[in-house]
Amino acid sequence: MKQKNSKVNQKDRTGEREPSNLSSSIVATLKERIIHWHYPPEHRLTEAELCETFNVSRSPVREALRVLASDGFVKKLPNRGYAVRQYNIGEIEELYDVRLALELYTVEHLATGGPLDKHDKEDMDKLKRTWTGLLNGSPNKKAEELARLDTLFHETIARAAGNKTLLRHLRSINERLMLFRMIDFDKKDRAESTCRQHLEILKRIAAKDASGARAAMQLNIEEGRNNVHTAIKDALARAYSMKH
Amino acid sequence: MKQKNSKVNQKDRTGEREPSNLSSSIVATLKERIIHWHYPPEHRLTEAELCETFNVSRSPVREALRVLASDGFVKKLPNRGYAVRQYNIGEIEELYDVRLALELYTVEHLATGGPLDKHDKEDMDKLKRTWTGLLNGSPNKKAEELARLDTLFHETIARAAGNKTLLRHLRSINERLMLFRMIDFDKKDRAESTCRQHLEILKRIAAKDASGARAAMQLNIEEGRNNVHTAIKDALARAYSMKH
DNA sequence: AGGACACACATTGTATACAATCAAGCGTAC
DNA sequence: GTACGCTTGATTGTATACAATGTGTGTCCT
Repeated sequence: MKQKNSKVNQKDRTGEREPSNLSSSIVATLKERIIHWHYPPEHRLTEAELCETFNVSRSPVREALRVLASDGFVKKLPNRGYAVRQYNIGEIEELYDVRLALELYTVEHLATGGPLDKHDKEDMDKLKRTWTGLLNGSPNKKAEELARLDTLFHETIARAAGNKTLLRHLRSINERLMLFRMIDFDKKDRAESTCRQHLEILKRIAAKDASGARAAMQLNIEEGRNNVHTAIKDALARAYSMKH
Repeated sequence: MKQKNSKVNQKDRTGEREPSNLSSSIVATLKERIIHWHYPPEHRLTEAELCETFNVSRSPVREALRVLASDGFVKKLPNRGYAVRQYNIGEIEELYDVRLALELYTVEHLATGGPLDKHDKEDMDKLKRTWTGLLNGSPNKKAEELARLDTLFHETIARAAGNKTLLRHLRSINERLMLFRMIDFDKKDRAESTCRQHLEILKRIAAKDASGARAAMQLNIEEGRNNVHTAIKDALARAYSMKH
C-alpha cells in the first residue's frame, strides 16, 4: 500500500514533477477509467462512493473531482454529485477544430521562423526516424501505441515552436482526444497514410514552406477527424438498429 | 454579511451559473487582486494566511488555490506555499500568440461558413453599433472600460463561430490578459485605431473575405501586442534606471 | 572555520465531524 | 384533482484536528 505509484517524481522536460499525494493519483486513475469508457456515459459519481472505492477520505476525493471538472472530464450537477461527461459528435468536432487552429499556427510559425535550437532539432530528427521506421518496418502496431506516438508527434512539434502556453492548451485537448485517436488508428491503412503525412509535414517545415506545411498538417488532422466522425456515426447507427 | 456577492446566480449565455460558495468568491477576489497587482510579483500566499484574511477555514482556501493554480494565476511551491505568478514578457507574447492562433482560425471560419443564426447575427450587429459609436461619439473612455469592451468584441466573435470549446480556451487567455489590455488602451489614439480595426474585421467577415478578415484580425491583435510589449519594456527600463 | 547532523518550524496532506442545501416524495387542504 | 408545504434523505460545503513532509537553522564535532 505504500509504494503504489512508481511513476512518482519523474521529471518531465517541461520541468513539472508529479506530486505524490492521493488526489493526484485519484485524478490519474479516474482519467484513465473515463478515457477507456470504464464508466457508462453520464454515470454519476459521488464523493462518498469514490471514498469507498479508493479507501480514502473525502478531502482528496473532492480535490480530484474539482480538477477533473475543470479539465472537462466530469461535470458538476449542483447538489446531485458529479457525472462523467459524455462526448457527443459536436464536441469532438470542436476539439479537432481547436487542434487545427493551434497546430496550423504552430507549423506556420515553425516554417517561418529561424533555425531551431539543439534540443528541438534532435527531437524533430528523432520524429523523422520514428515515422520512417513505422512506414517501412513494423506493419501492425497496436492502435493504442500508434495513438500515443501520434500524440507525441504533434506535441513535439508544438514544443519545438517554443510556446509553452500553446503546448499546454494543446495537451489538455489531446488528453481528451486520446480515446478517439485510438478509434482513428483502428482503421486499416490509417497507420501508413499517417506516416506519409507526418513525414510530409516535417519535410515542409524543414523546407521553410509555410503554406505547404499548413496544408500537410490540415490534411493529417482532418483525415483523423473524418475517421473518428464516421466511426462514431456507424457505432451510433448500429446501436440504433439493434434497438429496432 | 449575507448578501455579499450580488452577482451570484446570474445566468450566462453559456448556460453556466456561478455557484455561491466560499471558495468561488475567494477565487474571484484573489483573481481580481492579482490582476490589479494588489500583490507584488512572486508574493507568497499560504493557506493559513488566506484563512485569516478571509476569515474562513482551510477547506475553501485550499480549493480556491487549486483552481487559481490550474488557471495559472499562482504557482505551487512544494512545501513552501503558493506564489502569485509573475508574467514576464515572454509569457505575454505567448498568450498573444495563442490568441492569434485561435482568433485567426475563428474569423477565417466565420468568413468561410454559412450564414449566422439569429442570436449571433444580432450580437454582431450590436458590436458594429458599439464600435461605430465609440469611433464617433465618446472620445475618452477609461482604459478599463475599453479593455472590457475589447475583450467582449473578441469573445463575441468567437462565440458566433459556434465553437464553445474554443471560446473556453480564449476566455481563459483573456482573463489573464485583462491587465495588459488596460495598459494597451492607455496609449493615446489606441482607442480610435481599435475602432477602425474592429469595424474592418466585421466588414471583411460580412463580405466573406476570409483572408482579408484574417489580415484585419492579425493587425488588431499585433498592434495590441506591440503596445503592451513596448510599455512593459519602458517600465522595466525606468525601474532599472531608478535603481542606478 | 567548515561540515554534518538533528531538531524545530512552517506548510501542506488527510481524516472526520458537523452544517447547509436542495430534490423528491408524501400528505393535506382547498 | 391539484397545488402547496412539510419532512426526509442524499449530497455537498465548511471547520477543525492530526499526520506527514521538507526547509532552514543552530549546534556540535573536527
